[in-house]
Amino acid sequence: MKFMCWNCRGLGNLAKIRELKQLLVANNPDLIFLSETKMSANEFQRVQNKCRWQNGLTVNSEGRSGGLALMWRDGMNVSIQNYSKHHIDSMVKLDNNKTIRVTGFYGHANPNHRSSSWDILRRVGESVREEWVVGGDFNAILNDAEKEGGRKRVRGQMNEFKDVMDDMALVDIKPDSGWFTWVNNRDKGSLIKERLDRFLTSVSVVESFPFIATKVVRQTQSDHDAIILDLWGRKLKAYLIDNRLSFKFDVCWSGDEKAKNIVGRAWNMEGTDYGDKIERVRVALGPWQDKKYGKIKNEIRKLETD
DNA sequence: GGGGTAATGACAACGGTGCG
DNA sequence: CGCACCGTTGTCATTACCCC
Repeated sequence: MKFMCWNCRGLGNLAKIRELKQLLVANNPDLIFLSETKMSANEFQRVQNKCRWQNGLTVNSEGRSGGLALMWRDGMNVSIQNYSKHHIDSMVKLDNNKTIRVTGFYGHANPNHRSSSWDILRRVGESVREEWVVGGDFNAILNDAEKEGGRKRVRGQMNEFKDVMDDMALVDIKPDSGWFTWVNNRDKGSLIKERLDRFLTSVSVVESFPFIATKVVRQTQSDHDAIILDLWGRKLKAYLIDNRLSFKFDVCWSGDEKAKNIVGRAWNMEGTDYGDKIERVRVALGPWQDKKYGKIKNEIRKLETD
């Protein structure tokens, strides 16, 4: 399952919608949480039509401030649990019939009101019994390493964030690529970068999904980058996992002159990428070994019955 | 209590956004 | 384009806190 979050800062102009569509096509998420849509549910319907993503729940903006949306692709089994101006909470049924809690979160931009959005997160957390993934724009950082340039963040606010994570037993999933997710786009002297968007999960998620991966996806139309979480991000491709499809070298082949030639030819073709070379050997050797040794089990059985 | 530092709140300036 | 609106930033004055 892939879960994407993006603080888009308005989806009223065409360039933004185009970027959203691109985001959906290029990253293929199952769910996407948008914050600061700056529009009503009615207006957002137009965005959904343009993207051809009709499933979802929208929270109206207040004037031109805020506005949330959680959308999911056709075929996903998603049920909304609860929502507010600062979060959308949902239950997602995975293919293996397992249910996980997926919450999109948008921390209050005004530091004076931020604790009220932490309260929302706490309230959701108290009702969570299953594995839990929270993603979005938290408008908060955990330490000084998550901010570059400008003034240092107040320690009290960072501690507040840490306390919520501790109380809810949430862990921060570090991205595999990218770090800062927000940039103020000013000149060099006053350029500020911060890591405001992230995914938090309950500890059990990390245990149940050892291949979990997140990354930052660069955007040009918003000062926030998008982030994406993939529960199976680091898992190898299916053909390398499925025993029926996997390719293993058998030592007895090395005594065969033909095999030696096949390997030599495939390996010495142009290109220096070892992944490619190994793949070429697999493709070349596969049919040969199947022809020569594929029926060996049948032959053994035949000889045994004779 | 004194002296220094850190945090807080109010404020204006600025730039981005949607809309007509 | 201008307008209304919103969020961000740094400044400044005030308050809270800590160590001695």
